[in-house]
Amino acid sequence: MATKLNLDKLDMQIISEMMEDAQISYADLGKKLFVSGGTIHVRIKKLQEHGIVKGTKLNVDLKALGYDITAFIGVYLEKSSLYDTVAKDLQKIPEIVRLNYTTGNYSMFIEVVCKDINQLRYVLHDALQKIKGIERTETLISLEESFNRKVQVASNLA
Amino acid sequence: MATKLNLDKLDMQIISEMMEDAQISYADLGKKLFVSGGTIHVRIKKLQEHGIVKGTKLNVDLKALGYDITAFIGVYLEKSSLYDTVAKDLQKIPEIVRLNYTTGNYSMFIEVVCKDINQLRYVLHDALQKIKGIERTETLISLEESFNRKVQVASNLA
DNA sequence: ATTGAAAGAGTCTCAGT
DNA sequence: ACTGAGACTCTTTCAAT
Repeated sequence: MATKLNLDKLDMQIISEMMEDAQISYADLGKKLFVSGGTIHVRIKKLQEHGIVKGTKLNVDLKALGYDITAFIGVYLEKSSLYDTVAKDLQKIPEIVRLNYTTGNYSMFIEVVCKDINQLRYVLHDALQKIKGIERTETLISLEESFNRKVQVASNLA
Repeated sequence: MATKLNLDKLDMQIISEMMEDAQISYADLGKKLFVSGGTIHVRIKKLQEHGIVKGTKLNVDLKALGYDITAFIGVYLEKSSLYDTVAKDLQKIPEIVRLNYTTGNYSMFIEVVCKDINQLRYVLHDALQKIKGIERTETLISLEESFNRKVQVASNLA
């Protein structure tokens, strides 16, 4: 997959543009970056072959779908050696969308997306309580997401 | 944008499939869901018109691009009324990809993506220190991302 | 609302530079 | 490595159901 690869300015510009909008046609993107559509095509193919570009995902308005609540939960483990088994159990809870193993205050840090407070309460009081090895948890409910943007990769010139 | 809309099982299935892979052709997706490509097209158009589907984004392997470090930073504000001005200042720091206003331990919670520890140190010791109104911060460095998946919307049948 | 077919647009390949 | 044109595939529209 990941042979080492030199990415030039054009590669980075393509990635940067398509991280925002992956539907733009090669011809249009070529115009924007002053090359032909064929060149865009070759570059994207190269990026895909090297595993840098892994595909495209639909950008969905979760609030419009009724998923109003995002919460972050810091997890304290009884022993840090329990990480792997607890991680497996957490993965079974569908409301948990992300799990990170972290340094600092918590042993692990999870993100939860729910339709309402009842569903969040269920996750916190039922689903998580059933998992062995969790000492306690600390919940941060997001009242507002001020921004959520892509990594700014465009500053790289090579 | 968001007239109230009834989404049926087919709509949810389309969303669910395309959240994973937005490149699938309407014909192929139609086969998978036992309808014609034309029907897929009509549904997606409806979802776009109602703002539920907002477009597609490139799925990029950030590690392959050299962005190895994800960190979460809990921010304590001197006064919670400072939220808006601090939020504006944080948005100017390109390494910060996400900002949430939260209940619980911290006033605000941010996610940072960096290429190396030096860049993270710069964000923590220089960029953040310059911002007025932040009392202190607490950093969680992600050692491993166990999973990061989409919201599981497919259980909805209507 | 869904379908199938025709028209239009985009992707992909390749020979030439 | 980039280009432009031809072949191919996908999207989009639309008349019929």
